[in-house]
Amino acid sequence: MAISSLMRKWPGEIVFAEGDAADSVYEVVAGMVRRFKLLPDGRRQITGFPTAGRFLGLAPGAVCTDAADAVTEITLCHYTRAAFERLAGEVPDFAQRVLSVAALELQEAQNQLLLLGRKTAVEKMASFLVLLADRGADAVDLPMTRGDIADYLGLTVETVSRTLTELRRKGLIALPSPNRVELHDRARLAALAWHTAAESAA
Amino acid sequence: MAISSLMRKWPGEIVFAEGDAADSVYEVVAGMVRRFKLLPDGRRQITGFPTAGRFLGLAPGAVCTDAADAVTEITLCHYTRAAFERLAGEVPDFAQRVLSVAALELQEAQNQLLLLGRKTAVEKMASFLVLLADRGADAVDLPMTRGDIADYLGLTVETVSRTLTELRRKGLIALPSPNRVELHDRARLAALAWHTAAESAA
DNA sequence: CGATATCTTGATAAGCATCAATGTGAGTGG
DNA sequence: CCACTCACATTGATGCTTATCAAGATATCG
Repeated sequence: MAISSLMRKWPGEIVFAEGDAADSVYEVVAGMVRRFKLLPDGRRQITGFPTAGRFLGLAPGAVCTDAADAVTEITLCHYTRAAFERLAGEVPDFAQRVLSVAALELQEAQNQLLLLGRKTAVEKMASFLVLLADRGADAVDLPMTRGDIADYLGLTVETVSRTLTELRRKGLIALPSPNRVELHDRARLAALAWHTAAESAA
Repeated sequence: MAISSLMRKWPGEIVFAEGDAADSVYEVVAGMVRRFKLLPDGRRQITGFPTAGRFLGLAPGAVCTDAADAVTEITLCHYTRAAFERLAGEVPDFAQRVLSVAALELQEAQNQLLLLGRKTAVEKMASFLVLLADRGADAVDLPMTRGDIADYLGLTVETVSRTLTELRRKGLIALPSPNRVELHDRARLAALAWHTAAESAA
């Protein structure tokens, strides 16, 4: 039997849901995934948009404590939990890579805690754009909806929209289409993401 | 040369600061640590209160991206990064334990993201108390200050204080001293932590 | 027992959510 | 090919939750 198998999923398709048996581990091969947690009344917090190289389903318990679905078309490498743990136990290099990805995710999670707990709407938005741009060039794709961005940054759709408009009016970005952002002033954007002062004139 | 060495620190003593060389890994042996990140203007987000069994300094880069100091008197087991990585590479059981602690911390971080991004002040406070109580009995110690709690929950000192008062007036808790909380109605507290509806009458 | 940090309580204000309407683009069927 | 539809995005008006500012109460420690 093969150790792992590839699978493909379409936008919106579910990978796993909260409460599912945690008997699988996935590695993202291509595309963007949306991971989230829900409250009983429907409030949602998106915990990340993992892309190639990230693992899903490392959770230590017997059930998944969050959910994952596809933002774009995605390709996943699927392991049974048993196979994954055997691999990690027998191949130190693999174990090391998993640990190093996990440590990286922990660090990113801490950055996100700072963002959610202590940053303003503008700072959140600027941080998000700078983060996405690190993954690429001066023009960034937003494959997710405004609602997704809101649920990632702890805001509402309306505030996300207003904040993007504000950044556009200040000349920091352009929005050729709702799903594409051009960063026109990376430095000021980065400053907004970490500072609070400066900026005021339009 | 020994693989690791024990060290002790007093309340307020720093373990490492943001920007320090990331050449050490610590395991908490006893006491409570405070981990946090800062913004340039002084805003602080506490990312956790690790206790016995947790690791500090797993960050993948060359420098620490957060800071840690002692809440209570603490005992730490110190490894050089090199020794730690050798250990993880050569002893699968150790590597597995590290990975499993890391996965647990990731899961806790996701819960905290949900808390910071989507919960109200009362829900945050109730979640915090229920979380602490899981580590112990029906009476819980709060070795940290109100300011620490505020910076952990993304609130202000005043809101933390008011929210505790509100929970006390509703009969859910008692505060025999500022650093001690008795949970009088675990069920309603847990309900508050996850739901939003219910509750209204005092 | 007095000094000082911490905590609590009160009054006001700001930032963001909510409610409501309009605008825009992609896909569909006539 | 074009009108229709529906999801998504933007903009505006208002209100609520929580921050901020300010004062007083309590606890801790030398």
